[in-house]
Amino acid sequence: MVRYGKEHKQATRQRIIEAAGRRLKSDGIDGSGVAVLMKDAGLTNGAFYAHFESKDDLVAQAVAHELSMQREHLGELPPGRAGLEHLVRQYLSVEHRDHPEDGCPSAALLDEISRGTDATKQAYTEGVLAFIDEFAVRLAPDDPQSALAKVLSVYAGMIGTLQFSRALSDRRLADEVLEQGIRNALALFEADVR
Amino acid sequence: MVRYGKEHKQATRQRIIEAAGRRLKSDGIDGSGVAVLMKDAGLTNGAFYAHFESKDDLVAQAVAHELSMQREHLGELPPGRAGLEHLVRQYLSVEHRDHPEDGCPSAALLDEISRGTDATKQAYTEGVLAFIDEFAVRLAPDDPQSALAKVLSVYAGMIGTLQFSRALSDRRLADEVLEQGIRNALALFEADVR
DNA sequence: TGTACATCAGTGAACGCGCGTTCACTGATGTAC
DNA sequence: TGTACATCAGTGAACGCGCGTTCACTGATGTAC
Repeated sequence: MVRYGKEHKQATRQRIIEAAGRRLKSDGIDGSGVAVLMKDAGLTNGAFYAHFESKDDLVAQAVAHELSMQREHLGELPPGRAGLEHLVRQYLSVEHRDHPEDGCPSAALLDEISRGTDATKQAYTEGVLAFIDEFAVRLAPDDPQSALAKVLSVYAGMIGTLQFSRALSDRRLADEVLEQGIRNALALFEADVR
Repeated sequence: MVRYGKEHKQATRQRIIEAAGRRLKSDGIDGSGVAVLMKDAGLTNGAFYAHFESKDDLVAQAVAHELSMQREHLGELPPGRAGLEHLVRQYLSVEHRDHPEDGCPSAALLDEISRGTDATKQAYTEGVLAFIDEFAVRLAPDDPQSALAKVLSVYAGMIGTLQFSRALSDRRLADEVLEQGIRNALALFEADVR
């Protein structure tokens, strides 16, 4: 009686969410229409509402998924201080700046998220906290809780640095901002601020 | 023969730009329609194209104007280190977070600007550099040039911190991010990173 | 084994709406005489 | 001093277009017999 198996529709839904993640990061939330999002997933616009309640619904799902991907990336890092430095250098790299579609959803979408629906903001908050928690555990396995506030704020700073570098039309200056940003982030992690 | 005097149209244009600055910061670039922007200035949509080439044109002008306002604000600060701390505390305040329409255009619009037209990005780059230059002169009157890179990157970090605080749906956490952000920014200014 | 059928993921045209932009017109203005 | 006029900032209706969303339909599927 069930012809496709429940995993088929689930897989399609997942495909839409993943494709949407890239498109949203590259063109923005308002800049990405439902028809384009569906075409990216190899479908037509009509099928959209069999999978999601609304565009806002998809946006919230995509934000959540993007953040869980960010979190999984943490697992690939070497442990301890070396991993930290690697992450900072990767985050504030020219590569990351020039390819928002492959990168951090915070840097690509943060001010659109603040103006978004409550559901999107909540998905963002939960996702980013899970990411930050994981980060804190990796940075300070002995006392992750006390590292949390610092990790949160340094991450916020890195988001701004990447965005800022993306917005500058002077490339040399944009590169310099990234380099100084790396030094700042590492210095903040080293220092016992407060 | 000239009935209104050239200052009349100029004043109207300025009024549109100023009203647009607030609206754009509050609703975003894509979120602010021409009709609304004109209504904010007490006009109807039809008059728009007597003042600007396009919506993109106005956006670039408004971004430039917003940044020059930011720059003028610097003049009101007490000189030296006290002024610096005042600025940081004001920038990363709950007040600023909760009223984007009165605040910094970078924090409100940065990732829409990165996706914007070249004219907008260039207006942003020029405006922000003028602001940062002024800031560096005030911070290190003896050697502003060497302070520039640091000021740039710390400013970028503060932008991210404010945006991040705006996007979090957990208010206590959002407040904590601001507080830690103030400590980070001040520590970075104190320290001789590099 | 072959065929009729119920299911439902996906199609694609259509909906009303608001967007950025255009344009024929209005009406308040200061000037000319 | 009063009136006819040229100017032009601003009006508001209309344009085509793409948006998010809806819906009648299609057609591939595995099942029942």
